[in-house]
Amino acid sequence: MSELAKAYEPQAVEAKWYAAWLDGKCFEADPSSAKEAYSIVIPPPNVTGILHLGHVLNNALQDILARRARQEGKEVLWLPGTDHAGIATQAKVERELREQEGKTRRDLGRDEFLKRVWDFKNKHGDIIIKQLKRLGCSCDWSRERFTMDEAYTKWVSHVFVELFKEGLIYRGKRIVNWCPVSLTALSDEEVIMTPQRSKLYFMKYELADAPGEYLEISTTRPETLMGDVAVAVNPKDPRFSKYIGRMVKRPFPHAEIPVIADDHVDIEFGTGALKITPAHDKADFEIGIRHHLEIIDVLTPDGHVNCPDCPDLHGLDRFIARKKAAAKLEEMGLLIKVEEYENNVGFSERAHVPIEPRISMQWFLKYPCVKEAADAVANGDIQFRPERWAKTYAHWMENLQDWCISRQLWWGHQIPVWYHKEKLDALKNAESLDMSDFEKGEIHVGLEAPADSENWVRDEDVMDTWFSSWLWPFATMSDLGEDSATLKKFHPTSDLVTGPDIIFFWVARMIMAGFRFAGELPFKNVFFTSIIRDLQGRKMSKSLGNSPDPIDLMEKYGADGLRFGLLRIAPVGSDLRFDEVSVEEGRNFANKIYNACRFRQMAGTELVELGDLANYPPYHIDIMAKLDELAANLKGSYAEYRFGEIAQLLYDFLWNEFCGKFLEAVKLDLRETATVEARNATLGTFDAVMARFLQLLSPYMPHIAEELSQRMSYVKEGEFVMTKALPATPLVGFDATEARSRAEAIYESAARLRNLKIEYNVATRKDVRFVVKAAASWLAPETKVLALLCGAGQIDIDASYDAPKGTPVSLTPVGEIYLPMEGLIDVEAERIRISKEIEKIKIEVKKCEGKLGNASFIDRAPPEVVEQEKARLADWNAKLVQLGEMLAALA
RNA sequence: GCGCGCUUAGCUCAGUGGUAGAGCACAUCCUUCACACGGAUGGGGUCGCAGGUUCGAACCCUGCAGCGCGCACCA
Repeated sequence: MSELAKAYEPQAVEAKWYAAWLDGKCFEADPSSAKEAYSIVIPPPNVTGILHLGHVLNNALQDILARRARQEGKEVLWLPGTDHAGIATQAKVERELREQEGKTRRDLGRDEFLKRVWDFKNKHGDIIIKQLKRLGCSCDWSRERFTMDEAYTKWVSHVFVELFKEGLIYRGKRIVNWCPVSLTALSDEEVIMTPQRSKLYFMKYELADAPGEYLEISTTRPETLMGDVAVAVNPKDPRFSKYIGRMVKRPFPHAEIPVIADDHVDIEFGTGALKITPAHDKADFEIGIRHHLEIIDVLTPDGHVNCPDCPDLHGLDRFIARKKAAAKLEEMGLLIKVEEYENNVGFSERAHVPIEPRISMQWFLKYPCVKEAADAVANGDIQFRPERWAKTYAHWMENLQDWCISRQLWWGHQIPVWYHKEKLDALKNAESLDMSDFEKGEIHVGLEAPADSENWVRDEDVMDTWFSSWLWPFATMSDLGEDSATLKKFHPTSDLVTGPDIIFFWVARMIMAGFRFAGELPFKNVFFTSIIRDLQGRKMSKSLGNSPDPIDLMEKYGADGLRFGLLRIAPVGSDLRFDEVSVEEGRNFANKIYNACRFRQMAGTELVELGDLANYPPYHIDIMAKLDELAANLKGSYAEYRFGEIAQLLYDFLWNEFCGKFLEAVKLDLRETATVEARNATLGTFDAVMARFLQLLSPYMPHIAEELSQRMSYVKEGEFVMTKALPATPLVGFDATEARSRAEAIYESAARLRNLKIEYNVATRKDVRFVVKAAASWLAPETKVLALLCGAGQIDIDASYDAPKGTPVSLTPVGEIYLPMEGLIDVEAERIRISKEIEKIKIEVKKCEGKLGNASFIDRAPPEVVEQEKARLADWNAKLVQLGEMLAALA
C-alpha cells in the first residue's frame, strides 16, 4: 500500500486513471475474443453540441452497464460517435457567418459553405467527446464514428438507393411542414404542437347571386384569405344546405369561389363554414384534392405574403399581414367579431417558430419491415424498460405516415439522385417520381454519379439527419459490403440507453432499419432514461438558465460525485428532479470511502490476508456476510436495471453498516494495545471487505474505486480493478446467523445506552459505568466493544446486581442494563420514563391482541403470519412484565 | 377527444397484501486521534379524495380531483 494524502482530490485522480485506462487499452473491444459479447452503441450526440445533464445521466448509465459487463467477464464494445445534426449545425454556422461576415450561405455557394461547416466541425466537434471522457465514459474510442464519415455516408446512400428500387422511396408534391426560418421541410416528428392564445376571426362573404346576403365564416388565419378557393360546409348541416353549389365573393383579391360540401367540416365549430386554402393547410389541401380545387400559394418560403394583387399586403410578414388583413376586412364591413381563442399551433423544433404548411416537392419514404419491427417489441424480443413505452411505440407503428426525408439544406447527406440535363425542367416539376421514371433512364439513382456526369445534375436536397441515424447500430460496426467481424460479434447490441423523447425519431426507425438492412433486430433491451427537470419541475433549457453545466459540477464535486449523485436519485419510470445537493452527497460519499481507507492505513500499510474465520469476532463475520448480501442484491438490481437502488445499496452498506457499525466496533482492535491476532483479523476483514466493495462500486464511481484499489494494493501491479472479474465465491461460506445476531444485539444495545445517556444528560461523559444484569454467556468478551460504541468508561456484568431505587435502566437485547448515578438518582424521573415506554408498548400489544382476537384473521391468514403475530405479542408482553416490575420496584 | 404516468415526512424519492422507510432539510448536543464532505439524539406522515375486494390495503379494483406527458386535420 502507499500512503494516502489527507484530502481526496477527485480532479487530479480522475484524470490520472482515465489516462491509465486508455494506456492499458481497457476500453477496446476484441471481436475475436471467445468471451460472451456485450455491446452498446452510444446515442450519438450532436457533433457541435455540449454536454448537458441529460447526456450525463444517459452516458453514465451506459458506462455503468459497460463496466459491469466487463466485471462479469464479457467482451464489451461501447461504440461512440457523433451525429452531424443537419439543421442545428448548419444554423450555427450560418449564424456565425451572418454575425462575423454579414454573409448568407448563398453568398458563399454550396462548396465553400460546406467547407466552412467542416472547419466548424473540426474545430468544435470534439468538445462533447472530451466532456464524455471527463465523465469517465469507457467507450472504445478507437472505433469512434461520425454520421458523415465516408464509409457511413456510403451506407446512407446505399439505403436510399435500395429503398428507392424497392419502391418505398418516391418524390412527390405534397403539403409538408415548412420551417420559414430554416427554409426547409420537416418531418411530422419535428413539429411541436404548442397551445397558443390566438384570435378567431368571424367574417362574412357575400353571395354572388344574392347581394346583401352573406355567409359567415370563422378563421384563425385571415392572412391566407387570398389563397381561398372555396368555402366548405358540412353536407348534413341544414343551415347551409341552400348555399351548396352557389358562389360567394372573396373580398381580396376579388373573386368568386364556390360553396362546397365536405364531411370534414365540424358543424359545431365556429360558424360551421370553413374557408378552404389548399396551399396553406393540410386539411384544406386534402379537401382541395377531393373537389379538384385550384391551389393558390400566397406565401413566400420565409413566411411573407406573396400576392401582388393585394399591394397593401404583399411582402408583409405573415403575422403582420394577419392583423392587416383583419383590419381590411373591418374596413370593408366584412368583419363580424374577433374572439380570444386557444388553439394548438405547430412549432419548428429547431427554430422555435410556427411552421407553415406548404406545398412542395419532397422525397418520402414508406417504412420498411413495419410488421417485423412492431412484432419484435410486442412479443418481447425487444424489451422496453419501463415496459409502458411499448404501448406508445405500438400506437405510433400502427399509425405510420410516410416520412418526409428531404431537407432543403446543404449540410447533410445529399440525395443520391441525378437528373438528366435535357429532361431537367420536366423532371423538376413532375408531380411525382418513382421507379418507373428511373426505368425510363431519365433519372439516375446510385452510389456514384453516372459515368457521363457532365450530362447530369444532382438533386440539391440532403436527407433528414435521422435518415442516417436510423442505421447507427450496424453502420457503425461495418463498412458497406464488408463482412465485418465486429458486426458478427457485437450485433445485435445488448442494451440501448436513450430518452423516451426520441422513441419515434430514432428507436422505432432503428428497429425497422435493423430488420431491413442487418437482417435482425438492432438491440435486445431498450432502457428509457428519466427526463431531467429542475426543482420546479421545468425542463432544463438554455433559455431558462436552469441547466447546470456538468463540467462545473465535476470541477466542484468530481465526476464520480456527479455520476453517483445523479444516479442515486434517478427514479425507475418517471422524471427526475435535479438538485445539486444530491451531487454534493455523491462527493461526500467518495470522501467517506476515502477516509475509511485512511483510517485503515493508520494501523499499517501492509495488506493483510484473512485467517480462519472460525476465530473471528461477530462484527467481522457480520460485515463480511453483509458484503456478500450486498453483492447478491446488486446482482438482482442490475438484472432489473434498478440503477437508483444499486446506488442506494452501495451507499447504505458503506456508510451505515461498514463505517457506522463495523469500523466503530473494531476500533479497539487497531489500537496499540490490541493483540496481533485481533489486529490482523480486523485488518484482514477490512481489506477483504473493502476490496470487494470497491469492485462493486467501480461501475458507479470508477475513478475513486480505481484509486483506492491501487493505493491499498487490492489489485496487483499492472492490474486494474475496472477490468477485474467479480469474485465467484462469497466471503462467508458458512451459516453466519449466530454471529450476525450477536453483532446486531451489541449494536442495538449500544444505541439504547446512548439514548439513556442523552436522557440523563450524560451524553458527553465517557466515564459512565453501566451494569448488565442477567447477561447472555457470550457477552463478557464483548463488553469492551459495547462500552466503546456507547461511550462508556466501563461495563460490568453482574447477574445479582441490586440497583438502588430509581437507577436508570434500559431493556436491551443483551439484558437489563443499569446506569448507576450516584447523587443523580431521581426516582420520579425514572418512573415517568418507564411509564412512557410502557404506554408505547401497550399500544403495540393492543394492536397485536386486536389482530389475534379476530377469528377471521386466525382462520384465513396464512399460519406463518399468525405465528409471527403471536411471537410479536409474546415479545411485547415479556417486556411489559419486565418494565412493570421495574416500575413496581420504584414505588 | 384518446392514451400514458404521477400524487407517501418541509424537499427529492423508495416501498406490488401482514409492525409506514431513506437521503437531505430541521431541532438539540458533540471541534472524541478516518471523515464537520463528520458523529449522537430527536421531532415530523389519518400514504390525493370517495367507494369496493380482503381476516387485513400505501399496495388490488372502480370512480373523482389535481399535476405532467404523449398522440389527434376542429378551421
